[in-house]
Amino acid sequence: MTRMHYTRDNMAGLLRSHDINPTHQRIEIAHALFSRQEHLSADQVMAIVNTRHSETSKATVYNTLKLFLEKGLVREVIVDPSKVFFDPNTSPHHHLYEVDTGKLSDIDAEQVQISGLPLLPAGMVTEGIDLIVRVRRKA
Amino acid sequence: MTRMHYTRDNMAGLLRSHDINPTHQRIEIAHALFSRQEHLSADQVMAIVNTRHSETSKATVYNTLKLFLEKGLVREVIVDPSKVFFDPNTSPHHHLYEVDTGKLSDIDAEQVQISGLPLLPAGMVTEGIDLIVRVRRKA
DNA sequence: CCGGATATTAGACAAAGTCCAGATTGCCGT
DNA sequence: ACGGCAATCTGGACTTTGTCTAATATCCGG
Repeated sequence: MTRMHYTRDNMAGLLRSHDINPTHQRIEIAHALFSRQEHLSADQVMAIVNTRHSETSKATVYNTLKLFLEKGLVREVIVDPSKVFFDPNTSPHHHLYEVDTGKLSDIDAEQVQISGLPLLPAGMVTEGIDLIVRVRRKA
Repeated sequence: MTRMHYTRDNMAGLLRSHDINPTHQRIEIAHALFSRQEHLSADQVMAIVNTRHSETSKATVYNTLKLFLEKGLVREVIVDPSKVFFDPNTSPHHHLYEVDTGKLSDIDAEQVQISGLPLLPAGMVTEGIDLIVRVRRKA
């Protein structure tokens, strides 16, 4: 698979393919996430999208990120109690979290095996399995 | 192992054994957590401790929970972006989280095997591995 | 009983996120 | 082009979780 280049033009198609009406603001927000391929908080997205001059309101950023989440375009990563991160990588993977710095990186799920999980309570389905390795700089 | 009965009197010893000066408020907060053996948020602890009449301030509840955390008396569980849960069970275990209801339960770590985790970056130590199974009622 | 260290408190504050009512935009049929 | 409708965006007020601070209370050794 060739390295995808995430231009603003590509974003419109990506959004459409996820059943999202590609508006100007949505394209900018998607571009912020996908061109960086990083975990960003809502605040960070806000900052990126409004670097030049204020273009997108806080409400829109939050609404849009929630919409992306529902449509399966991004994933939510909950590692820091103070803010949620949004992850443009939706393929199965885990996370490594450096608690001092707040740095968050991916662990490919292919090489990790998890076994022995108990059966789910009746009528329940798994929505996702999050594995977070919390690390710290050695004393 | 016989079932431990968590009375307020026992709490003083438990606190002391974790190098925590057992004050009235700390005993009440520890009792709230350990007598229930449940995952509680700071808010819930506040509510429990102040049922009869206001006895413990918000600041003290937060300070005390943080102290318990540092001293290894409780664990922090981050599953819900809106609030942190405190877990009186510090033995290694994982969590099952029902996203609709917010119900959180334990998965014994003994029966679960995780293998294939990558090596840590140099100079890093693992602080903990959190495995969260997110489940939802079937549609 | 005094003095210092340790704890607790009320309330102001901060940050993340939600909500709402009004303004904008884009699009459809005519 | 035009009126109208639905979808979207907006600023700003609001809520909630959690932090901070300066003043007060408690505890303990001498």
